[in-house]
Amino acid sequence: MSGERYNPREMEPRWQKVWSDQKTFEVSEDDPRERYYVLEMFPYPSGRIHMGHVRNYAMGDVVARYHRARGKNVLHPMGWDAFGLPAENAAIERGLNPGVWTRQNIEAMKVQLKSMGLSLDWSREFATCEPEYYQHQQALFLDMLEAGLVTRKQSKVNWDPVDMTVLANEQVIDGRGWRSGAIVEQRELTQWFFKISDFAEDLLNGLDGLNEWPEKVRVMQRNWIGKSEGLSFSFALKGAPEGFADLPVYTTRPDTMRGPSFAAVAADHPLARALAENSAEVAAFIAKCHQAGTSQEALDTGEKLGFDTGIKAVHPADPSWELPLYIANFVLMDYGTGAIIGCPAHDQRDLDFARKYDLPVIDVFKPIDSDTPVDDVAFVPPKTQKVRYVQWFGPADAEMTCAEAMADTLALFEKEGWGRAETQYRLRDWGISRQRFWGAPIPIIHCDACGTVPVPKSDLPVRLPEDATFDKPGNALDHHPTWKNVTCPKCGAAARRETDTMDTFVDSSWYFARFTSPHAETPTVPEQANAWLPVDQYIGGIEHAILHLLYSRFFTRAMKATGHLNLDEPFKGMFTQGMVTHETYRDSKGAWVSPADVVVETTGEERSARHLETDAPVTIGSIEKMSKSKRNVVDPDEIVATYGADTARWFMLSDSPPERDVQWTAAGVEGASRFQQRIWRLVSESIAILEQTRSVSAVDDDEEALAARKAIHRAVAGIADDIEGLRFNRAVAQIYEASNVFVRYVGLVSAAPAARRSALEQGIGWLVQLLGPMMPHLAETCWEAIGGEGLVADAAWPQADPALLVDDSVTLPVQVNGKRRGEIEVAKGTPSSEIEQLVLSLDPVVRMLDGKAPRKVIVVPDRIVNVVI
RNA sequence: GCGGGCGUGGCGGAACUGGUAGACGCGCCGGACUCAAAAUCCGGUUCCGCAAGGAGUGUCGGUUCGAUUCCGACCGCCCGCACCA
Repeated sequence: MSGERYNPREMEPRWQKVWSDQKTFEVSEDDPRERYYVLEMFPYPSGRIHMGHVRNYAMGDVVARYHRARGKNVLHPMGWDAFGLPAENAAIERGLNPGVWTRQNIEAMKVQLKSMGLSLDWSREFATCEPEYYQHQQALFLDMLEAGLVTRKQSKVNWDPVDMTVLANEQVIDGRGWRSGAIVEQRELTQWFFKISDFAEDLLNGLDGLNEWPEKVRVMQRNWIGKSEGLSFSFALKGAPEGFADLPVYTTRPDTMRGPSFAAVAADHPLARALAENSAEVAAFIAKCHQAGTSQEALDTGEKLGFDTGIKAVHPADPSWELPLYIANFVLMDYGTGAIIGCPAHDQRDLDFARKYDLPVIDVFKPIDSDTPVDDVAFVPPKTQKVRYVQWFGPADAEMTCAEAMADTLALFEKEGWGRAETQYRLRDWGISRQRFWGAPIPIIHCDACGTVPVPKSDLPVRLPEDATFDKPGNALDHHPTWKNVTCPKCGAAARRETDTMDTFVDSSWYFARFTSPHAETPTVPEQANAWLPVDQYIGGIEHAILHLLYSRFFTRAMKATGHLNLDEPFKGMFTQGMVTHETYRDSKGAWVSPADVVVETTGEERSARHLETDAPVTIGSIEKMSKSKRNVVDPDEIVATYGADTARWFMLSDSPPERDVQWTAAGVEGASRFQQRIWRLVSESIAILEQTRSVSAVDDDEEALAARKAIHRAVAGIADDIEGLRFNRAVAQIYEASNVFVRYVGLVSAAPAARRSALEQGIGWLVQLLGPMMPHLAETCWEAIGGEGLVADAAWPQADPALLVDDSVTLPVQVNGKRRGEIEVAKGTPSSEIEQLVLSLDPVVRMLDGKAPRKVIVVPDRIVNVVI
């Protein structure tokens, strides 16, 4: 065996079969050990895995295998986020049924995932597009409806008039549908909503407890929820149309209420619409706002447009004070009440507007040490900075912070009944209706007599029809000849099914809970969900920082409210991994060239590239995220076929910190592959020596043996630490370090086997175990070769001896004036006075002292010595 | 504009609470083995300098016996949000 190269192509499938046959990674609920739940974001079944998946799942697998070795009962499941547009587009383009297309893709990707050797419990696999899954989602919808967490209301949507469907915001590019290219219209549609905004405060507060989440993600969620506190009041309007006697307004700056010079409403405001009915001029202005309002250019230049309605708004605190009321393009209907009070001196937008329309600018407060009035830049100091109030409701020239003045003014307004304190959130309710076929049907029936009637739970699932056709644009459910015709469950009259399906984000908002009882007759089995959840470590891409994670946090609360589980936060630990990048290449015509067709050569410090087949020179471009459009993708299948899964996994974990982008390079993979062979040689050589020296009776470690033993004990402790902190690149470095020690040490054992073979035996065994989470196939092969008991996947993590983690002597660097000039080796705990003596007789120190006495000698015990001259 | 993060060799990156800057890997250089190549092994590799020595973690300044680490200003890059009242 020694001398043979390790052959991953042969060994990897072999171990995958062993794990599968022995059900090594299948989880039992009866297992009394501590539970640990590792989850990577499940993939959309596009048909092929990419390097991003490899990186994501390699990380999750290290965590899962490590915690197994630590004696935990580890749940590590996998499934498919299987509803969504691409399946429907495939149906339209190629005439394939979305279900057929999706299931084919799942099968193909499963083969690929299995070739990675992940420690997954495949018995828990499910796909969200199967009725076995979505029937429970429909049940959850009905429970949430009953609990008052679902509403139906009108809302504005992006409507693609060619595809005849609603588009998500990110599917609208430059005002056009991403697929059809048609100009997107704003339409009012009646849609189903989850009342996520009911939980705004709770979702915000919950973030504080998520201390194992990236700060970045928490900040993004906080901003998204967008809490603000302010004053809500109404203007009495003079000269307004019927029904608009009062105009509700919200402001976060009550302290500026003595400084307004105008009021304004959004172009979409009901008042503006009412005015437009009788005025072509107003209607034209509103149209102009709509047209320009969405274009990027208008936002960038920020030109403020207003239309004076002639209506007067009466100041709530002073009936004699009347402000002109404008319709303004920069006022948003979606935020607050769609109406503002404009205080130019302390808001840049209001100031721009005021200058343009020649409105007064009243300074409410000024800097403490200046009397200069506001000119072209609004004065907006931090709320905690003291300023001098000159024009407000409190005493003149009061020096205080804006925060204080806001609180005082708010209290005054409440006392006088002019307005009241109000908290607002940017977070809107979650509209889940999609005019799409390939999603979970919303279990509702529309009856002319009874209105919207929930489908009785006993009638679930509401299945998607198998025989839908996709030859016309729009929703295939709506076009289906019979599917939507039903009788009303309440009155028995002819009725219609809801043909909208649920946003696919709903599917992924509770899958982590379903994994805890994937085959149950109910959405969850609460005891199991409560026992497994929250997910101890969740790993996925930063692109889901807001929507998916926020929706999942909401769903967890909603499922608690409806009795499906009992916890608030679904993910205890969250980790967002970086992307996989690659150099880009172009040929002389500027066309992108795939890395597979490029040979890169290095001569000295120059790197050049040419085409593999044509030999034509190729330009090396910038490093970009792997993408089809730039052709800089590397196919995991090819890598696994050439180098094996372990090499791909190892490379994805080494080099770059996991949260940062990693650059895929041919040289890097080669290096990883060489290391794999190096370990195999080390283990083979060690086995040969251990066999030869079997009969030698052991004595205590000599110096070499002790050093080797210390190295492996340190590695065991250090790597455990690094894996727990998700610092995989450092764990990798420590494995390199330990293996380097043993590559050298194995050559020394023959010289003194009695004193050295024991440390080799332990070291090699442990090294193989340390490798287990990262290169599991190689580790199993080595484990078998050294005669390890059972599978390394089942072996307990080695116990490092604390006594071997510390040295009894220590090398102290010696500095002179903070610069290192030499070092001394002393026993641990040597008294400072003794060290001082040693240091002062040290050559470089003597030389630099030049006969003079040092000013000071600083001895930090067991760390460093600094001589100050 | 607001918020978050980051600047360390030729490259990716280490350095725990201030204590030997450059671990580990890649690349490169030299050597061994070989008819030759691949593979492998050994040595070197922050910069300047033959050397002694000096400089050095984006720039400038501060605190300290001692700063990649702490503080202040500036420069550069990345990410997120954005007319949010």
